Amino acid sequence: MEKHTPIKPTESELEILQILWALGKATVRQVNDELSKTREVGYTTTLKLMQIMFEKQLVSRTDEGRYHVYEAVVSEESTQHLLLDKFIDATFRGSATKMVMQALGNQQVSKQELDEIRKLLDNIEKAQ
Amino acid sequence: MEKHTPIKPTESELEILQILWALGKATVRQVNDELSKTREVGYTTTLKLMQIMFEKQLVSRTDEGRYHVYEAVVSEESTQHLLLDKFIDATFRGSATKMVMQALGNQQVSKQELDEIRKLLDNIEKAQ
DNA sequence: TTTTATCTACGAAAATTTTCGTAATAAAAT
DNA sequence: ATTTTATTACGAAAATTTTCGTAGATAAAA
Repeated sequence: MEKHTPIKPTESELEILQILWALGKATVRQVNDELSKTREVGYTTTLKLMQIMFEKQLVSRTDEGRYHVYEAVVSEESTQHLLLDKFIDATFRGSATKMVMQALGNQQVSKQELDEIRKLLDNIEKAQ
Repeated sequence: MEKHTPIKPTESELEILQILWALGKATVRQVNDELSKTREVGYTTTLKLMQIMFEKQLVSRTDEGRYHVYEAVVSEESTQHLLLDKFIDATFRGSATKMVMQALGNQQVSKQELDEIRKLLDNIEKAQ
């Protein structure tokens, strides 16, 4: 049995994963159209990236007639988890709390969101 | 007057900044010794990186006899802020709350830290 | 004084990531 | 049937980041 340590996607790969997570399934054309909304990018560039992601098993694909339909293999949650852990280590020397405090201080957070977070804090405290 | 958009340090540069933030001031030798605690790295590699960082104005340095003493120019807080914003955008599509919830769920957080965060939430709510 | 060790500068190799051009193929349009 | 369009595969160029070797200078040690 092979055990794969999860692969950290590059920045460009993450962009594509975001689109696949949002769309569920998509062709290279669709992904490229989405990417093109925010920046200039050639079709074959996107194609190549998605081929690489296929080799790395970040995405799967099925033959749909002449073209391929891609889908993310890695989940949004597990990828966020992986990247978040690395980010906290690299940028906040491992302190999730420090990062949380900065994030809440920097960004605009609604009362509703604040309450959600409070509820989570209560649950964490109860559980420990 | 020139206005510089803050530069995003690379991963290796961030490692070095962390050491400089911790030590205040340091020679290449000291930084390299710290880096060597966690991984194999040649002296001239560290030297070159710090020279590049000097060019980029991420660090300053003073002649101290024969060698240079380096110091971070960018602050820990502003760098964390910069990287955090980019990270939230790239990984959580801009939702700080989503990221905070994941971070708190994933990591071990003490009761004391939970209370600190609660206090912050209260302050944010009062202010808005 | 001579040798050894340590430091900087610098160029370039190596590794990684991103971009793109070209060719082959097949479908769609004329 | 022929032409145009859209797709994949693939190699390689370009860009970025990391690593390291070598040379030259200066201090420290022998």
